[in-house]
Amino acid sequence: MPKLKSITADAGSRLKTISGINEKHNPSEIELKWQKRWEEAKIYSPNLDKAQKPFYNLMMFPYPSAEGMHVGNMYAFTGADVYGRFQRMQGKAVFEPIGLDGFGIHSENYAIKANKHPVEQARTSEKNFYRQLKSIGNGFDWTRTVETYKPEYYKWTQWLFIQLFKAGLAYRKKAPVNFCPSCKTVLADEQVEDGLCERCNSIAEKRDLDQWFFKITKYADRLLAGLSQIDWAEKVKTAQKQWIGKSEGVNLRFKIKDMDIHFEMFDSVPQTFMAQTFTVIAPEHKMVYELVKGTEHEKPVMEFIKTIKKKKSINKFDLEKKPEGIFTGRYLEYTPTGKSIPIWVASYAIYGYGTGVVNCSAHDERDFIFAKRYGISLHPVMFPKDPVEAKKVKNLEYCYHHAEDGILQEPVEFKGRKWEEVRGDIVHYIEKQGYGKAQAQYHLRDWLISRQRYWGPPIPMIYCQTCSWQPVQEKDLPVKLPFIEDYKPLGTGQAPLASHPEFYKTKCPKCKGDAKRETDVSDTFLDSAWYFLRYVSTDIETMAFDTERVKKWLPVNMYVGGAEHSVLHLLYSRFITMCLHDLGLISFEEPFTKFRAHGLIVKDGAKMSKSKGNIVVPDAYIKKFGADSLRCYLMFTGPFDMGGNFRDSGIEGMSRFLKRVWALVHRKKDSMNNKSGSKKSLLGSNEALVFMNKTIKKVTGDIGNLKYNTAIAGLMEYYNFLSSQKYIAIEEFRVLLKLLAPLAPHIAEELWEYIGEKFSIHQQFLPDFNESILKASYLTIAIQINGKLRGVLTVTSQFSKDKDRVEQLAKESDKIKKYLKAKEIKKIIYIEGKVINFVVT
RNA sequence: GCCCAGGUGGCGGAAUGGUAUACGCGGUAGUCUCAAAAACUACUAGUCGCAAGGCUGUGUGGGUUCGACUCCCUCCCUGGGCACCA
Repeated sequence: MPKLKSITADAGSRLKTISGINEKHNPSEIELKWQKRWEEAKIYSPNLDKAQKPFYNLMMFPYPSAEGMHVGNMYAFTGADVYGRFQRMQGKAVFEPIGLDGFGIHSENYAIKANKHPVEQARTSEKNFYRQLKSIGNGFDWTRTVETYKPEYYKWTQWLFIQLFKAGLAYRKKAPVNFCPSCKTVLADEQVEDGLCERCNSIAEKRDLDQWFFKITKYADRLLAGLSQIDWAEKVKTAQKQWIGKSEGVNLRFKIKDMDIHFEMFDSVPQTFMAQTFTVIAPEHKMVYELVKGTEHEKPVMEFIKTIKKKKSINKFDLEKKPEGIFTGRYLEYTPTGKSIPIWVASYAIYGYGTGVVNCSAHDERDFIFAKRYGISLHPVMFPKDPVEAKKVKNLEYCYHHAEDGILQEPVEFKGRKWEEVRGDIVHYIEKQGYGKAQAQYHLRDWLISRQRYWGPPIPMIYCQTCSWQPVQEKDLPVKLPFIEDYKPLGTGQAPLASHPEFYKTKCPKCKGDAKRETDVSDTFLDSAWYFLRYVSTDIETMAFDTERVKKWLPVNMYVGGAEHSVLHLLYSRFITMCLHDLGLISFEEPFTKFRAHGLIVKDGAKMSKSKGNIVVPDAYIKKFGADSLRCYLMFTGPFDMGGNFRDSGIEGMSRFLKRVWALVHRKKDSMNNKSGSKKSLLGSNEALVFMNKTIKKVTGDIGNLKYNTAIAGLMEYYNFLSSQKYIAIEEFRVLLKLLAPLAPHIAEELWEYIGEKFSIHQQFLPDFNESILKASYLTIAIQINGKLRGVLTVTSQFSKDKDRVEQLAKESDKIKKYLKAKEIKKIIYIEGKVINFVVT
C-alpha cells in the first residue's frame, strides 16, 4: 500500500495528486488500464476442462450489420454481464462468451445498401463491433469468440444440416411459401409478420416453390411439454405455446356421394357434430379438381379458385371480411345425421391447417355467416337455458357458440347435457360409432430453411439424376462460399450461386457421375441455433463441439436476450438441441435452463429506429462519461425486463454519483482504520453496522433478481449515509466497492486497489449480511387512527414485541391523545414492528 | 376477437396488504467565486393556511378489509404476442 499524504476532510475541492493517483476520476484512463489488465490476467477466461462450479452466462450475440452497436445492444449485454459478475463473486467459474451472428439477410442487405461486398463489410463490422464490445467493460472471454460467417464455424452448420438430413428431419417439398420480393428470397413462417417481411416490411407473396424444410412439427409436442421444465420469462413461454398452437379435437371421416373418395376433417369442437349441414374445402386443396372434373361445375369452380389464389398471392386476402365460396356439386354422406350435405369451396378454409376440409355448422361464427350469405341450411343442436334466447338461436337470429352452459339437444344420448362437460364423452362416442378419431392439430409449420441468397452457408447437398439428393461427404466440408462479384439476389427463385457453374458442377458422392450442388444457402437462424455449443469448443477442429465440455458447461445456466426472438431463435434452438439429443450427441433436450428477456431502451419515449434517426451509439458517451457511468445509467432507467428511456441528463447524474464515490473514498481514506486495526475496530458505529447489513441484503437480493435499478438506488442510499459519517471503517468501503463491482467494474477495481486490496475485486466473494444485526436494530412503527397515519414511534425491536407497551406509548403521544379524546376505542390492531391502528367511533 | 404485460409527482421510477412518491433527473433558493461552471447545502405531489396543522391524491367506477398502488369485479387507455386455426 502506497504511503499517503494526509489531507484534510474537505479536500474534495482541492485536486491533488496522491502517490501518483490523480484524485479526479478519469474514466477513460482507468477503464482502458483495467480492461487490459483483466485480459492479461485472464480473469474472465475459465479453464473449460478443469473449472469447478461452472456457470455458463450467455447473451444473444448480435448481428454486426449496421452502423455499429447501439445502446439497446449495450443495455442487454450489460444487464447480462452484471448477472455474470454477480455469479462470479459468488464463487462460480463464469464463462461469458461473445461472438457475431454475421451471416444472413440482415448483414447482406446492409452490405448492399452500403455498396460493399458482404465479405468486406463483415471484416469492417467485426472490427468495429469487437472494439465497441471491448469498451463496455463486460467480462467476456475474448479467447473464444465465434463468427458464423467463418468457414471453421459454418463447416459445422453444414455438418448439422447433414445430420438432420440423415435422420430424415430435412426434406424437400414443393409448397406455397412466403416470398419477399424485395429481399428476393423465401422466408420462414416465423419471419413474416402480418404478411410483411420482418426484415424489410415488404408484402410477402405466396409462391409455389421447391424448398428444403426441417421437420420441426415432429417435435411439436415435445417443444410444448418442455416449456414446463424450464425457467423462462413467462411471456416467451406463452408466445411459444401460442405459436405451436396445439388444438385438440377429432378427425372425422366420411365418404363422398357417388365417388370412391373419403374426406377427413378436423373439428376442435366435437360437441356440436350433429349440427353439421355443409362442408367447405380450401381452394388450394388438390381434391377440389377431382370433385368437379368433367361436371358442369368444373369451369366456374376452377375460375373461382384462380381468383382466390390471386388474392391470396398478394396476401391482401385477410383484408377481405366477407367469406367467398362456390358449390362443387358434390355431397358428403354424413352418417351421424344420415344426410347428404353439400360441399363448397370457401375462401376461409386454410389448406395448411388440419386436413384443409372443414365440417360446418350453425355453431361457428364463420360458417354461420357463410351459410347465411349463400343460403345454405343450418341446424342448431345446442341452446341457451333461457327459452327466449333459445328461440332466437332456433330461428338462427345469431350464432350460438362456445357457450359453457349451452344445453345439447342432439344426439339423443346427450340430450339435456351441458356443452362444457360433455366434450370427453362425445369424443368417446364419436370414436365408438366409427365416425372419427381423437386428434390434435398444430399451428406450427415445418421450418423452411433454404434461402435464395448469397450470404449464408451453402446447403451441403448434391443433386444427381440417378441417385437423387445426396449429402456432401463430411470429409469434404466445408462447402466453401466462393467470393463472387455478382452476389446480389436475383429474384428469379434462384440463388446467385446458380449462375456459377464452377461452384455447382460436381460429382455425385454416391455414383461419381455428373451432379449439381444445391445453390441455395441456409437460413441465418440455423447459424444461431447451435452457436452456444460451439463457444466451448472453438479450439477444436475435428468436431462441431466437444462432448465432454458440453457435458460440463451446458445447458446454459442463464440466457439473456430480446423477446423478439420468442418464436424464432429461441424455438429453433430448442428444436436443434432436441434433434442433437435424439442423435445421441448430447444428453439434454433443453439448451437454456433459465432465460430472461430484457426490455427495450427507447429514446425520449420513442422507439429507436434508423428511419427516425434517433439511434444512440454508446461510443461518445463512453468516451465522455466512461463505460461505468453508462452501464449504471442504463441499468438505473428501470427494471431490466421492462427497459427504459434514454436521456442525456440521466447519464450525467450517474456520472456524478460515481464521481462522488470516487471523491468519498479519496477524501475519507485518511479517517479509515487500516487493516492492522486500531482500537476503533474494523467496523463503524452500530447504526453504520445496521445500515451496511441492510444494504448488503438489499443490493445482493436485487442483483440476483435482475432488479438493477433498485440495487443502484440502494447503493446510492448507502453512499449518502457514508458521506454523512465522520468516520468510515475500512470494511464499509470494502462492502461498498464489492457491491458496486458488478455494475461499475472499472471504478470498483481502481478504488479497490487504492484502498490497498489485492487484485482483483472481481475475484472476491460478495459480502454476507447478518440477519441478527438487522433484527436488533431500531424500528419505526406507524400510528394510525381509523387507518389514517397520525404519527410514528421509534422503538427497539425488543420493545416492538410487546404489544401493550407499544400501545401505551402510542396513546401517550400528544398528537394521538388529541385524536383519542372523547372517542371510544373499539379495536386496536397491532402488526408487530410495522403499524398500530386505533379504530375509534 | 383471444392471451400476456403495464397505467403512480414536471420526468425515469420505488413500494405486491401496513408511514405512497425511495433513488435519480429536472426545478427553486443559498454557499463558494470578480464572474461563470463545477461542487456543496436546503426545499420540491396538489390544495387550504401566517403557522400549527388539515383535506385530496397511485387510469375509471364499484367491492372486500381496521387498513388497498397492492386483492376481487366493471370499464377506459398504452405496449407486446396470437388470429378466417374449423
